[in-house]
Amino acid sequence: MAKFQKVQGLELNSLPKNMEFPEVETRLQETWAREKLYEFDESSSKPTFAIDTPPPTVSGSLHVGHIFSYTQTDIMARYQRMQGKNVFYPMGWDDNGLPTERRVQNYFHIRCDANQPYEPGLELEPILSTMSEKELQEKRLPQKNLSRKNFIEHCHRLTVQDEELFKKLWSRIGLSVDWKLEYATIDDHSRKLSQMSFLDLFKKGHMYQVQAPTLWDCDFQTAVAQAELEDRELPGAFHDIEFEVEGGGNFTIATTRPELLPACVGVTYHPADPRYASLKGKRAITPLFGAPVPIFPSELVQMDKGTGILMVCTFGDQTDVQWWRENKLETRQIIGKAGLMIPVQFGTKEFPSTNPDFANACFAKIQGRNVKQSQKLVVEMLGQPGANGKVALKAPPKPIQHAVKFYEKGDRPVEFLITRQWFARLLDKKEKLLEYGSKIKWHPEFMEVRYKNWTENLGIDWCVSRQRFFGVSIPVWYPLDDKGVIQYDKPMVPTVDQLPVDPMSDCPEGYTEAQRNKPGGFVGESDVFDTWFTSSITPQLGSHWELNPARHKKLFPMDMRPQAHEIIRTWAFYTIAKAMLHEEKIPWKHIVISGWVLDPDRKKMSKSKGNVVTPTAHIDEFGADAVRYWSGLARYGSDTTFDTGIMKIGRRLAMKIFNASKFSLQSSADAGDVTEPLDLAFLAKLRAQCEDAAKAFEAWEPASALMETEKFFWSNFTDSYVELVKSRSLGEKATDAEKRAKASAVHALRFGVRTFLKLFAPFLPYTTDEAWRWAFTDESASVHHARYPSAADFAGIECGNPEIFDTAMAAQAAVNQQKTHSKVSIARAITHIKLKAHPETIKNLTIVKGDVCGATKIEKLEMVEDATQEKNAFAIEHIEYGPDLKA
RNA sequence: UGAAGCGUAGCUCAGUGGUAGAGCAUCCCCUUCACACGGGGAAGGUCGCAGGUUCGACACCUGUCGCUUCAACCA
Repeated sequence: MAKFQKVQGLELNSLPKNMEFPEVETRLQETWAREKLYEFDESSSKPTFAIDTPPPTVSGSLHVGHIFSYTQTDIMARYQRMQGKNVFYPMGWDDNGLPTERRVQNYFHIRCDANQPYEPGLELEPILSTMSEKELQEKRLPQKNLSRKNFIEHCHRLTVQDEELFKKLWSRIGLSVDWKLEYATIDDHSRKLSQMSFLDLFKKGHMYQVQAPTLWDCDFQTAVAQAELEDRELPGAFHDIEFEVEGGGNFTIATTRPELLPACVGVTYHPADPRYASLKGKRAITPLFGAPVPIFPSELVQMDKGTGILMVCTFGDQTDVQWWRENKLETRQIIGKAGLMIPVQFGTKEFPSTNPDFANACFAKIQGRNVKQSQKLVVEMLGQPGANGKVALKAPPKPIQHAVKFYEKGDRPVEFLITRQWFARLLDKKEKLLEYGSKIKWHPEFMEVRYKNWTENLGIDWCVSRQRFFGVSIPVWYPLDDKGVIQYDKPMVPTVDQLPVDPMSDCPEGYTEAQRNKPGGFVGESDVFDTWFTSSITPQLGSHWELNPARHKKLFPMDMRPQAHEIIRTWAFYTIAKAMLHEEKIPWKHIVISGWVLDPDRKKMSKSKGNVVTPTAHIDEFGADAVRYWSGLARYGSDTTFDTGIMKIGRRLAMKIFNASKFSLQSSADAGDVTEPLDLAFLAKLRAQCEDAAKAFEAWEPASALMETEKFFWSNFTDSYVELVKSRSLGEKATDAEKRAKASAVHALRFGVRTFLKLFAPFLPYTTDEAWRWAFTDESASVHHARYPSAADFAGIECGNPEIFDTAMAAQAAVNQQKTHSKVSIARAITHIKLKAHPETIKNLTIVKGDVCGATKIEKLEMVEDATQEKNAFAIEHIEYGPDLKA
């Protein structure tokens, strides 16, 4: 009976008439912080529930999508806490990487220039505070160039500011994160562990460095990974271009990238294609540039596409890279890192030509131009007679719509450039990656196919180096030989205790700073890691990995990874890969994929579309609990329409909980033993509801726990039970029997409220804790530390027959319906009513007759048995109303 | 081109091999002693379409259409 305590009533007048959301939210936030409600206890032996919270990119803009998915995670965290778990719920900030750099560049109107000297103490004012973005664009002010160090300092300044904004929002929406576990992906701890991760993979032979064709973004001037690419449909055109064959003859290739003609290193066709079989082993001569290139067959060619024969360039796309590699073709790189045509000389060994003067004259026209301009110029030239006097362009370009690969944050298509990059070897581990993926429980299950799809189709190892500034340094130095040539094949790495290091300012062991960049000395690696290299160890950032083995053991693998579905191929994939490579473990037991928030037109909300809804106004309008309600109703993985209508309902629910609590706790009565049949029947139904709700949570379906609980609360409790026992539970009672019956109702009402507050606590933490603290602190100071309701709470109570309750509800509804039909007030007394019903229903109704009559103001109830009636159906044979008191 | 999810009332969404569900919106009624930020009621659907399995299908199977997404193709 311990849990089934009787509580004292309250003075109703001492409570506010309605829930004042802003006041309660502010007050409880302070209370929770003061009581350290959500702190993880590292020394506790309780079972843990560890959450690998997504560190949001601190971009300075907040939108409802943030609230939506983070609230869903918080709901699970609160449930687990109420199950007695030691919840590990950190918050990190992803402030390392390109998005941050870009925001800092715009915010201060600066750019990083590694050649600038450091200016100590430089603190620029944000440019946008003095002029609008439009003004800034119109004035075309030059960006200020900052040294790498000054630039990074400004990144830190802005991220700290942006993080405060997020923190405020998280607190408002009631996330129960432990702020002592706050981290940033750029802080020393994260940098240290990222570099440790590199060292571990390096030692295990999973990291390699290579000078090879790599995906390159010309705007950001950095390498990017396959996972960061996206397709965009663009207009393009097929150009039919005639090549001559050495020793006579010709053929026509089709290409969408004529500007790469100077970079042509081969021609290929399908081996089964009779049209071109005779070309095998011959060489073709490119138009304009006169380069002799080998002609070879390849299964990869589609006969029915274009003309069935095509030119291979270094490099137009990934297939070019494959042909280049497999056929050991020459390398003719013409596009530079900035996306402009670099100077090349025809008539050399590298760029052979049958007519160097003509070739160089042609190339001179495009040198220094970008890809788009070059394409136009090359097409123009192809339309003129070439060195052989013939026009190579055989037909006007045929426009097509085709998918082009872009870096997801870039504005120009990616190019393949030969650069030196660090890679993590993953292609040879696909099967194991798939196996590890299937050891994890995916919610919803079907999301695993996205992981499978991606893993199976992986085509390039993970390029982890980025030519950027605000990131975690790759902890490597390279020796310089006597002539000052960098020995890339002899990388020097630090020891773990030296970490974190910045190779651009720290020295490798055995060298002095004076030897930097000197022959016989060393150079530091200037590249930083892909941000995912750090994000992929968020579980280890929390568990501290090898820095604290006991803590790591306690927390790793974590229990839950919440995340969005568009980053399954990046964040989820890389995290699984890292845990596998480091420790042959899965990083978490469950991965929960949240859906997107769609605007009312069912489009994904995104900053670029400009349809983003800012969350704070809605919290102001409906209250945090109401916004949480909207998030809590959405099932994992399903996209959800932004709908303030749902928030309105959430607010109404919160209000109802508040008022029902107030009513049930009013001071006019003391609680006694629950003895009345209706009360016992209600408790039986409530017990079943508690079990169902917990079952839904355990099945990772919190939305259905909320839906079911709400439905039950509304229909069985406030609309029925409360009304049925209202007259019995209020007022002075004369006889002992009446007093006992009253005390029974009062107790059941209060126990009901206690239970509902716990059931709703994960979803509506403010309203429930506010009401909880009026009366139930005997159980725990906060509802958020109470145990989630279970059948155990009902131990010692002989719960009644739930059918009795259903009969009472049905009778109440039938009478109300009749009153409404007769257009009389629900409060109108009924002097005499004759009900016809099934004998069993009559039997049940007899048991709860007093309560039903009390709720419906029946003075004289007559019951007639009729076996033809369905159970719990009532036919009203006769009804007489009392006088209309209003009249 | 392949795969996945979705398609149920005007809207947002539940749902189960056995008579179609909720809330919102609409309409009507009721100022009732926790709550008018309330209460009671009514109306509203061939469950995308077509076949099949079954005594019975909104549910299971096959096909098909539409929307969304993921992936492949990218010469």
